[in-house]
Amino acid sequence: MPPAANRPRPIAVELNAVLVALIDDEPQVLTLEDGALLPSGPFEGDHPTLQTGLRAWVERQTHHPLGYVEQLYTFADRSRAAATSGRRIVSISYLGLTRERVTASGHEPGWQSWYRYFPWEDWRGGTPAVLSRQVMPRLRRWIDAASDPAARRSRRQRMDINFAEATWNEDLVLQRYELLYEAGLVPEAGGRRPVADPLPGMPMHYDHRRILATGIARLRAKIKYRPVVFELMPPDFTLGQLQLAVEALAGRPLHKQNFRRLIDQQGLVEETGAVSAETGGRPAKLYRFRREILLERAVAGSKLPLSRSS
Amino acid sequence: MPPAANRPRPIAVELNAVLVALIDDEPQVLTLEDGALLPSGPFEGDHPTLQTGLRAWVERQTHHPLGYVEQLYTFADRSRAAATSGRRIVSISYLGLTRERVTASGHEPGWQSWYRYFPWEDWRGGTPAVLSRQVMPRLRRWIDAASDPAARRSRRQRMDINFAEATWNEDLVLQRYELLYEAGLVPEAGGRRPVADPLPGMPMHYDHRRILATGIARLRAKIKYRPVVFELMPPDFTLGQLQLAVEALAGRPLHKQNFRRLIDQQGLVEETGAVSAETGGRPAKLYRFRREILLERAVAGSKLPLSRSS
DNA sequence: TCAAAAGTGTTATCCTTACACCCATGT
DNA sequence: ACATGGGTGTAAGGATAACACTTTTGA
Repeated sequence: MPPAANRPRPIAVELNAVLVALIDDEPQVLTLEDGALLPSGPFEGDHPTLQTGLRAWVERQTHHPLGYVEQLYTFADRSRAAATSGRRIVSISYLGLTRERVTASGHEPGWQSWYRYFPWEDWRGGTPAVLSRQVMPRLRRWIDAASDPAARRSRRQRMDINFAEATWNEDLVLQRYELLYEAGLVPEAGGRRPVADPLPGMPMHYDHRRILATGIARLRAKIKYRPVVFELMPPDFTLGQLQLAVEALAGRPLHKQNFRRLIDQQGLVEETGAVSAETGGRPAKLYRFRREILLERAVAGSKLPLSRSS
Repeated sequence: MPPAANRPRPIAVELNAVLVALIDDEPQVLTLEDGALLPSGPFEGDHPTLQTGLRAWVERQTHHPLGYVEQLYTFADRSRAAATSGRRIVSISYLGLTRERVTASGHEPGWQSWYRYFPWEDWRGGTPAVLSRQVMPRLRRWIDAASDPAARRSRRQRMDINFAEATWNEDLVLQRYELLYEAGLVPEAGGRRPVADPLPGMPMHYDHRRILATGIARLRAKIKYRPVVFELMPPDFTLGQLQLAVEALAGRPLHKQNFRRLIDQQGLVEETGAVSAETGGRPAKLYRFRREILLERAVAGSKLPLSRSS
């Protein structure tokens, strides 16, 4: 039917932003209310597109230029309505990347490492302790608590796919969070009454931690085939710094030699000519991103060379 | 700020669906108004989630069970508002897959091959004539029409990335449509006054052809790493039929032997034991999709083995 | 007997992973 | 001198793309 025929009824629309920056080689997100909320606000109907509305609004709130922007997902679950006095809300969430490489000692208030919310996602120092000590045992208990053998088998398989060490896939951030939610192991799963003894990992209000998980998952998948890491880097950088950045996002260590080879084989960067004599050891060549690559190829990203354990 | 503090203002929300079925080995989408519109309607606020709302509404409209469903994108461009008497509209679009393998001679009214809208996307019979005869020459003229050399170079590079025969990437459906739109070669680009001598390929009202392009692009990308083709197949099928289905979606021919190998190496299907004696030639074994695979592996799709030209 | 589609086996090539090693600087 | 990170070369393994060929049916 043509849209003019049955006119949609009014519903409130809000925007949410997962705003990411690399600060001190740590992936950080901009939060409010002591880390319990993502920045969010009403969609102003007077912008030509959603993107420009989002952009204007974020830049007004944060005073930072916003680099890459991408839509994440639109939620309209009834649970949100309940939490906000009954009015139905459609919330459109965005991922935004910004350059905010502050090396100052104290973090700016509002920026939080995303691993505070998902400690089991950080494999840069090997298997995270919280995973083997807490997550896995609790999941196993959840499996055993299933009513019938079929349900138990299904739960076990889902755990294996998403959490097995041997086949860990860093892109499954959202699926893992949703599984933990379903298993009742995160505080947000409780609704009114609190969850008894929840897992480590800071909760957020409403469904904001789910939105954050969506953003992280999307970004982790994206860096593999599009050169978005560079939106988070300073203009000049060493290959070592670039590797640290990718490792921070992907949450796992990379194989140094192969990482370097992949980067320059793909022609993603070019030498500036200068060198940086910073952290101990031999001075490193400085590179910059070759923006032309965006016009040269349809796909080009920082493939992730594996690295066994640490 | 907490959502409760600055309450969003009401805006109309509508749903759009790109509903895909394989009919006579042709990828078809459900349309209204003689193919000029995608099915769309208001978002009913009384469903627990957007997905269930969409599902209920599509099944009511089409009387077909809806298989796989996935959100595509949320648009809220002002251009839409103008087209619908000034009220701001947020439109949330979905991709839906349904099983509708009608081998009847005449097509059901409402189902249209998606290549009617994007004839340059069908490479199953080699390079499409419309591409070399019409699209490329017109794009070249558009390049030459650029004001300065820099703009010309930029246009040329975008054409090369998206349309070059040698490096044709079937996933770039949306980018290609947007480039043609920008170049003023499709009727929708005109606004009030009609575009002079537009390219072949049926236009749609509003931004529905863009939404369709988004859906096709998403589906083409998805079949490579998730086994969604099977949502479009009958319960039992031959490997030949499966290949035809994938070719129809991807819009290009595949290498037979390698396709077969990939499918069973991945354990996506199992023999039913029966054979089908249909189209001339040796009878083919029948297979069915192994649903268990969804629980066994995080990624599993029908990789696309290339095939040089025809 | 031949066309047409099903189905099997093998090879060349490229990309990923891994390992071994040298280089340049500060302490 | 040695610790630290930068930087290079090369070999093993696996996956993809391509080729050649056999099998089983209907006309």
